[in-house]
Order: sequence, then C-alpha cells, then structure tokens
Amino acid sequence: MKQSKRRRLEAKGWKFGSAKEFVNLTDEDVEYIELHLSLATLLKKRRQSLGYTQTEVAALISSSQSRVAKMEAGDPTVSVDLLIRALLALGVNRRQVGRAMGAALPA
Amino acid sequence: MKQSKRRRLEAKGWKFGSAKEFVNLTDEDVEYIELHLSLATLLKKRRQSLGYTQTEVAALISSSQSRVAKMEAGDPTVSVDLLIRALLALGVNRRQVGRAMGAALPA
DNA sequence: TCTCAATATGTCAGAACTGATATATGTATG
DNA sequence: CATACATATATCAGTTCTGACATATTGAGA
Repeated sequence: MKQSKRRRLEAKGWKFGSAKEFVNLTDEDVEYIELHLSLATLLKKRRQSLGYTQTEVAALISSSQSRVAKMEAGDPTVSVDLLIRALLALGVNRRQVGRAMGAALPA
Repeated sequence: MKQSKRRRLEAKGWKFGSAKEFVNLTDEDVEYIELHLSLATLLKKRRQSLGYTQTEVAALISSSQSRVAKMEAGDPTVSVDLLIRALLALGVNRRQVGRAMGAALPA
C-alpha cells in the first residue's frame, strides 16, 4: 500500500499496533478505515444536501454536535454503528449505506 | 411493516423502547436490524464455505467461540463493527460487505 | 476589525460492547 | 449408551464508545 495513503489515514488519528516510529497497518485495517471514512464522507454530504447543521442532526439522533463533528471527521473513536445509525436517521437506506461503504475515497 | 417480520426480529432478542405489551420499532430501527442480520448471515456462510469452525474464526480475529456464535446468531450485543472486522478477516472486501448489507434477508 | 453562527477539539463519567469462561445443547460415530 | 467435537447460551470484569460539556477555531457579514 501507498505511503501517501498511510499518511492520509494516520493524520485522522488512526493508530494501530506499536506506534514505534512507524505504524504497521494490515490490509484489513486499511480496508476498515477506508470503509469508515467512506461513511463519514457520505454523512457530511447528506447532511449538507439536506441543509442541516451538525446541531440539528445531533438532535435528530439524540447525540451532540461535538460527536457529529467527530463522525464527519472520521474520528477513530466513532463506531461504524453510530455512523450507520446517523445515516439511517437522515433517510439513507441500507442499500445506499452499503453502496457507500464500497465506494472509493475522495483524494 | 409486517407482523411476521417484527416477530422474526424480536425472536433474536432485539428490543426497542418501551417493551410494554408491544414493541414499537421505527423503520430506521428495522433497517438497522436487518442490516445487522444480513452481515451475520454472510459471516456464517463465509465461514462455512471456508470450512472453518467457530473456534478457528475466533482465533483469527482474537475473539472467542462464544462471541462468534453470537455474531452469527444476530445477537443484539454484537456490534456492526465487530461483524465487519470479522468479515474482513475472512477475506471479504469492503465492497462485498457493502453489497451484503443491502441484500434481502433469507426468509 | 468585531460578532455570531457553525464547526472542531479535548475531556470524562456512565453506558455499551468485548473476550473469557463455564456450561448446555446438539449431532455424529463407535 | 458414551465419547468427542461443534455450536449455543449465560455471566461478568475490563475495555471501548457515548453524550454532554467546555472551549477553541473557522468563516461570513457588517
């Protein structure tokens, strides 16, 4: 896997295994992170296309603005479960969620 | 939504809101549960097609046989994150995971 | 520049999830 | 039937995730 891709992911705060000098991501790890980021990206796009603020979305899903911000930022402390629940709350169906999961990441 | 579908889901142990007399699932809740069960089904099929036991899969993903059993059974205490990580560990890529998420449930 | 709404970042107690363990229930084979 | 292996179910302490809160940063208008 590409160095550039690693750095892009690490910048979000993702860290695996021994963070000694250099992170060692397996292909599965990368697959998981990219999937996570794909959902984060969709959430942000969906919210914006609906014209909602993060605060409004937070209310919709009984969460908080700060957590919605973290969701959209691809923060590692946010679970895929939460991302999916947020998307469903914004009217995305599971087929669309699945589609997004497999989509290529924006550069 | 159909009564039969509700009962099928409730049987797995899924409960929402006030369990007073009758469960009240929103469409989003159902969408989430079905997505969850779709992944559980894929995991079981994938494991079986690879000829692994639950114990072997557990070792692969640093988990336990009992948790793998719960994963495959669609137990509500299993997160979608864990299901996805298990699938990735069995060589399913994120596109395939996404595809499965949107698939119709077996009757 | 100042203001203000939106978004981002850091922290933490409580809630949810996890692996481990024990044990029960299959389900074959001898 | 017993033994053996696979799977299911229950429980629980330790870990992770969560909403809430505080605060910082950004961006657009006046």
